[in-house]
Amino acid sequence: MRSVRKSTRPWTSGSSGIVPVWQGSSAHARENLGPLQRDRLARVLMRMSKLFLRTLREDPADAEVASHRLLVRAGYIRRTAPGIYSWLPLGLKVLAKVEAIVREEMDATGAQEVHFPALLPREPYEATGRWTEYGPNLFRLQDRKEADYLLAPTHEEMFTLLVKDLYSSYKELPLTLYQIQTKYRDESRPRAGLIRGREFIMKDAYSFDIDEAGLAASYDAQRAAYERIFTRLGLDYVIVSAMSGAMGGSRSEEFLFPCEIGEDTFVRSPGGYAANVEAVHTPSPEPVEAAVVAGLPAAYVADTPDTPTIESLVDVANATQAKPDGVLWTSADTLKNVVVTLVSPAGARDLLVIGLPGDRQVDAKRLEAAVFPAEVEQATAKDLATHPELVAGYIGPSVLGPNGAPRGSDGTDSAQGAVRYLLDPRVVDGTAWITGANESGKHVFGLVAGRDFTADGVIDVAEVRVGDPAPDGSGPLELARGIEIGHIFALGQKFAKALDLKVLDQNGKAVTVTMGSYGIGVTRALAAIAEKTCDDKGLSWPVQVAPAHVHVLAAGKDEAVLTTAEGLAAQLAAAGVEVLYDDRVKVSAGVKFADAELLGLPFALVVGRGLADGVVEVRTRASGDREELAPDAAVARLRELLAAASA
RNA sequence: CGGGGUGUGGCGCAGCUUGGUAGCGCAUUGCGUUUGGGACGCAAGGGUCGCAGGUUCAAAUCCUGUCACCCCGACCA
Repeated sequence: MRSVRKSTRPWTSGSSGIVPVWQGSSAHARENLGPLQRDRLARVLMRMSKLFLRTLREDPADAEVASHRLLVRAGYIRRTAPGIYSWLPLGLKVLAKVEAIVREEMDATGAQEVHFPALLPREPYEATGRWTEYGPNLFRLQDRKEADYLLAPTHEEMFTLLVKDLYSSYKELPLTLYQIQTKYRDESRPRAGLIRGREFIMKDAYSFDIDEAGLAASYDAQRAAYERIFTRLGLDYVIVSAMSGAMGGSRSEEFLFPCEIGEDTFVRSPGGYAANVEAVHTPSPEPVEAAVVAGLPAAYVADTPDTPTIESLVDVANATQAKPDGVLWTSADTLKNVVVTLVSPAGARDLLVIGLPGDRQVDAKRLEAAVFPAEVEQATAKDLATHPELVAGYIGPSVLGPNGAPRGSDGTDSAQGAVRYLLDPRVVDGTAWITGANESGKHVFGLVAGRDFTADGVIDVAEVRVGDPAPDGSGPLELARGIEIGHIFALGQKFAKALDLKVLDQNGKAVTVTMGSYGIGVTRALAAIAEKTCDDKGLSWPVQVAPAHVHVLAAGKDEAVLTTAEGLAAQLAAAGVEVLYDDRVKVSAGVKFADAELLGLPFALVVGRGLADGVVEVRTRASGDREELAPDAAVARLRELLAAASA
């Protein structure tokens, strides 16, 4: 959000992004410093006694996942409304550092930063159809004149229009623009704290090229930048093929952080193929040889009373029909025909029947992705009534797709024709099936695909299972879950066409610009880092995004302890190390230790009882390592550890 | 949208079955004692018990309605 950026920017130079919290008993020390030193110190020393922070001893009742629980407990964020969070000083520092890394890498690709409003008028989104296409997930509102506005869920339209406003020649391309902006989506069920919110911060970038080759280059540049960004953030990622879905376009990949609590399921093969489960391409088996097909027995209809389900059908088949090879029938021998209703964006309802092996379910997500922009609904009794040839529980191919006689040819029926019929890729020509005979209580046995029936095409929407063959032929697929932290799209011309973004080419001819769009969930990535690095004691930030580098603890009330801690904190700050100094006097050592572990700065410097023996302690949060050393050696040692951790 | 659950000081919860005018822990304030692993004593502040209606002499508690939130699923760049 703008206010976030504004509040940090004056103090942001390079990647530090530190807000001043220089107050308290040592303020007088400032007076002896020059302006440059003063500024530098102000950026790197925070006092716990003055910090706006309250840590919670108990987990908040509404938080389930670790990142959510700990970010709230450690006083980094507060819930404001469902899926909407406020940022407190420490959280804001982490956010600023994550943003700074994203910004640096975007700038390094030559992308230029701009900033749009989050509150936008309806018209541009009307032009691209997204005012309606986005559905209830779009936050809509009206001004006092009852004009429609929206809180932007993403900004393709605005970037496209801005470029249209100002550019008109191929000479000015390629161009990539980006922003770091608050986005709004009215999720029906926000969850997991920052991971799925209704307000979140996203970096969105858009490339503008004259042709496909240019787009490919821009896409690759962004893809490479994403790899650098997530590496710098310390996040593992898997790049998976994705469906472009609502965004349209050709090529699309997601960056997933593999994680149990992730909401995206993806597959991996031993050979390196990776895809979102929605985008998995199921390889078709080889067609059965003609000679083999020729030898197959003719199909025949048999009575199978009371077999509305695949399970009951298999039981009856085994009881009444011998399988040619003598083995028992299984659900995989059946061809299940599932009826769904597709609703087009214009509202037209059409039935679709999907034929797939009886041991497979239709995966709703894959189906949605495959038929986009149509919506999938369960077929209602009214829908089914438009096609009386469909007998629930006994639907078979002979009345479907190209096999079904077009209805209405005699003028008595206005229906268009046979119900569209699409087959799972596993149902290749020459395979034989038990399937519905379109008559209650009857199934047909040995119906051969290609010989006895055909379909309108193939649809790859069956559930994907662990162990399914990978499309790259390298072996069985494995399934895993992940958090989507980035998504890149080769959009093509969808938005440029809708909004008429054209430039003149070398020949003075107007050509439509080709676009890409590239998003990173900034707040979601922050949560993913927390999720990955935390433990049962609290957060544990990597140096590059930690709110500060070293947590200095004064663990004792002796004058010597306080003076030494104070002095070391100041020395560290002067050496450019960002310090959080726990100078609270009435707080016991145990509380300070627990808070330090909860807050999760990468290193702690403990000044306490060891001081009597001439030592202080340096702790590494992530590993739990502790070492004792002379106070004089502490600053150098910490700088060494920081350098090693930043490398 | 379907299923489950919860609304009681800032946070976490008990009390509700069996109605009698609100309690515990943490946090906060003051004083004192403590100080290397979430201390102790004494004192103090803070709550229209989600909201509305009803039953009753009396409602956090019973009844009706309603709203909100959380979790699982569905859905979702």
